[in-house]
Amino acid sequence: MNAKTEQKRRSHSAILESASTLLRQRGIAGASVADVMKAAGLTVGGFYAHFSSKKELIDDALRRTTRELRERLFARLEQKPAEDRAEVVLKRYLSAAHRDEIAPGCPLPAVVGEVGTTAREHRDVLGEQIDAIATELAAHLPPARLGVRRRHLAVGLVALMYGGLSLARALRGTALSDEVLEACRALGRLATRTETDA
Amino acid sequence: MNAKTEQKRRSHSAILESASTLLRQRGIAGASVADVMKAAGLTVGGFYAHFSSKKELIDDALRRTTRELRERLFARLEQKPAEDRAEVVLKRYLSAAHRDEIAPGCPLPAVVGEVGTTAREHRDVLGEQIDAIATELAAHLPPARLGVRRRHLAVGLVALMYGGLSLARALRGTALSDEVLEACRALGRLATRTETDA
DNA sequence: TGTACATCAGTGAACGCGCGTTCACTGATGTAC
DNA sequence: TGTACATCAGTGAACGCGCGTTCACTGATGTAC
Repeated sequence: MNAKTEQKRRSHSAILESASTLLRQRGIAGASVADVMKAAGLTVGGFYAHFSSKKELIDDALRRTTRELRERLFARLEQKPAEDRAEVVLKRYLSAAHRDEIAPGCPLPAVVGEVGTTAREHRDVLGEQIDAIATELAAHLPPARLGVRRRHLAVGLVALMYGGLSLARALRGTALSDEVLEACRALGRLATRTETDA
Repeated sequence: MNAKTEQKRRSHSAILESASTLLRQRGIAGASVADVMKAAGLTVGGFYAHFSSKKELIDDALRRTTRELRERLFARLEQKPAEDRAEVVLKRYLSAAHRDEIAPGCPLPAVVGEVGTTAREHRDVLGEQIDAIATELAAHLPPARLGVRRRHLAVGLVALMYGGLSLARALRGTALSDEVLEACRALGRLATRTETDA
């Protein structure tokens, strides 16, 4: 691979990385092409040599950030007892640290609302990513709990985690923000603990 | 009250109503002042005779739409047995009808993400409205469930409802959208039913 | 009651700004002889 | 190895557009005599 090709590969990667950061911090509309390029150390005009449109960039950044989230969320779980794993995931996701350290964290709070309103074109990629999180979480749940199957339990917990983190981030700096995180962890525990633990 | 004053009152009300609709459909940035005025049958220039800024309009629309939501959500609950009321609220909120008929529905999916990223100035009003929903919901819950107090239960359920509806709206038209609603209803049931119902 | 003036809700064009995207150009790297 | 040309990653200005906000103006309503 010659120096020119290598340089382009590095630039592409830098653009995707700065887009991933800005997407989580400011959402889709807030991550402007000019700002993304500037944060990558480039100028706006060069963007279309790397991505065919902003939509493609955002889709790629969504895939990348969701993959990173899953790696962090489910890391080293084999060291924990099987029955504690769901609770560990909930605790990691619904933590004050995850609320405040946005850069390497979950992209969903910054994008789901926009996809539901003004950015419908990202619906399918978003759906794939949410499904991937739920599927990986399901693998750490019991087959069923009080008649609710593993898959439904996982999808419901993803909604609870996303909802709690979104509210907590929107309310950052208020007492209610901490309360939301704590309440969602408690609700998640209620839904994942087996009866005998109660 | 003379005809001029009455006319202005009607216009103010029409602006607030069209803002409430557009806010829920398109979010804060998507509800532009020009579009709101057009939907109210007026032109853009007259806006600042009614509101001091777009921020004030959005705050008022947020208060209004949340009040409407609470009225719908908690209506006629006294006709239901006390132990079923929380489940009725969950069912109303996490319904396909509420997902699809956005105009009179919950504004949170359209605004929470933006408040967390690019519209921080609405944080306090949003917090008040979320607190109001949780407080009203708490009144329909048992004092505690498996060691989780009423207030935490209510806050967690609000996060679950908001999270589920947001995801369902973002994924509208896909199978996962329906699955999310169903899974969240099931998870909510798990958290609100007393042990003996299991 | 009729006339002259004051008020003010609403109009529509303009402001400065940022958006996604395009494009002629630059200059370092790569290739051919 | 040295020179001449080709390639192409990246630059920076420009495009048409929509944003929130301002402002001189219009014309119907209200008030005073």
